[in-house]
Amino acid sequence: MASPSGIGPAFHGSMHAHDACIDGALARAEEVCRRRGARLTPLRRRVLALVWGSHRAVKAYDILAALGGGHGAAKPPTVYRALDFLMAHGLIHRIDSLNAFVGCPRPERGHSAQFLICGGCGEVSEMDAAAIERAIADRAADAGFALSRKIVELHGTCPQCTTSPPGA
Amino acid sequence: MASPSGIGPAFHGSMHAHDACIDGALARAEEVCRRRGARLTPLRRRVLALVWGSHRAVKAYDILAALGGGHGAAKPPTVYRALDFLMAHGLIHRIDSLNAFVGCPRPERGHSAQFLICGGCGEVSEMDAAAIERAIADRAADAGFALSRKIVELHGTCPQCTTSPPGA
DNA sequence: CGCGCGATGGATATAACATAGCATGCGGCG
DNA sequence: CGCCGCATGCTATGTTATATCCATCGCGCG
Repeated sequence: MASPSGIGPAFHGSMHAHDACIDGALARAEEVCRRRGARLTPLRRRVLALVWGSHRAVKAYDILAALGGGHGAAKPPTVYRALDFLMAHGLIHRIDSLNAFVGCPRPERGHSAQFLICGGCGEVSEMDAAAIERAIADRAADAGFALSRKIVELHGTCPQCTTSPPGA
Repeated sequence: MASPSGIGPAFHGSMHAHDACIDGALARAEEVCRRRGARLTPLRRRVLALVWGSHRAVKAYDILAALGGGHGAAKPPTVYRALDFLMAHGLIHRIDSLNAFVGCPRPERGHSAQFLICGGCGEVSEMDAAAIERAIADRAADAGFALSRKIVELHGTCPQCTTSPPGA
């Protein structure tokens, strides 16, 4: 499953050598962890690579299966712990509306993000739009509400799928 | 667990006669269903009332328990079907980041909303902020992305809990 | 009346998602 | 060595959601 090729790439960039995305993400993760004194162990590295296996959101149990959930292999807590670590260090994001996880393209920055989620190809694109952030901050301030976590998940159809739907 | 009273009200309004909220919500729901020819059956009405039992987001299995999940009573599909109906008619919203449901204060309007979710008292407040909507629409348009569902769930602390935390 | 039909919801089972609690192994350090 | 802290593994369980099938009810109609 999760065949590395074959799925129409889309949206964040079209045809691309996806290995470069994975390698780049791993390199950035190494760097982030090195600076913080956090340990990017082989397991965590492997889970991160699996999350980066596509530009879609990946489910915890798919990662589990990819690790070899069958006979002598990983159990749910293993995967969730690795995911928790990666989230704690900003290397991945959780997409609550999908119960799934996606790699963060800019883990260096402690940013809060908005996600565009294509219902056609499943691809997730991360934005950091100042205008959205500002509008949210303003309205929260109006309400006297102290923000901690801002979840913005926008479902719809990406440009590629609008022009050439995957199903046809 | 889910004691019907006793929790400090907050945020959307302070001390209030909550029965009036429930009654009002039920009346609005009757009206909405009447206009559409949808049937607000006793079960659906009961589930709606339970969702409106507080201004917090309510979990499906808490509703199940309140219906009498014990011996001769409701099963999960019963509750989820009722919740699906209520969502389809805009009478409640699902809060994805909580896996829970909250009553919609203005079911007449086919609005898309933003939610302020207090981590102190658990209360959820619904907004419909044009500035946020606009910023999101603009940025999606920039990306050539056709929006369908917009999820904005803002976690933090409400004014009441900021001034007098519930734990103390 | 007796029939078919669609809507509703009950029953059983299972799938999908997530965490608790405890055991093990390994490396650093006094 | 003895201890500690961290990462991982294991068993078990808790929580959330859906699939499938079937019983029932109200209703229109011949």
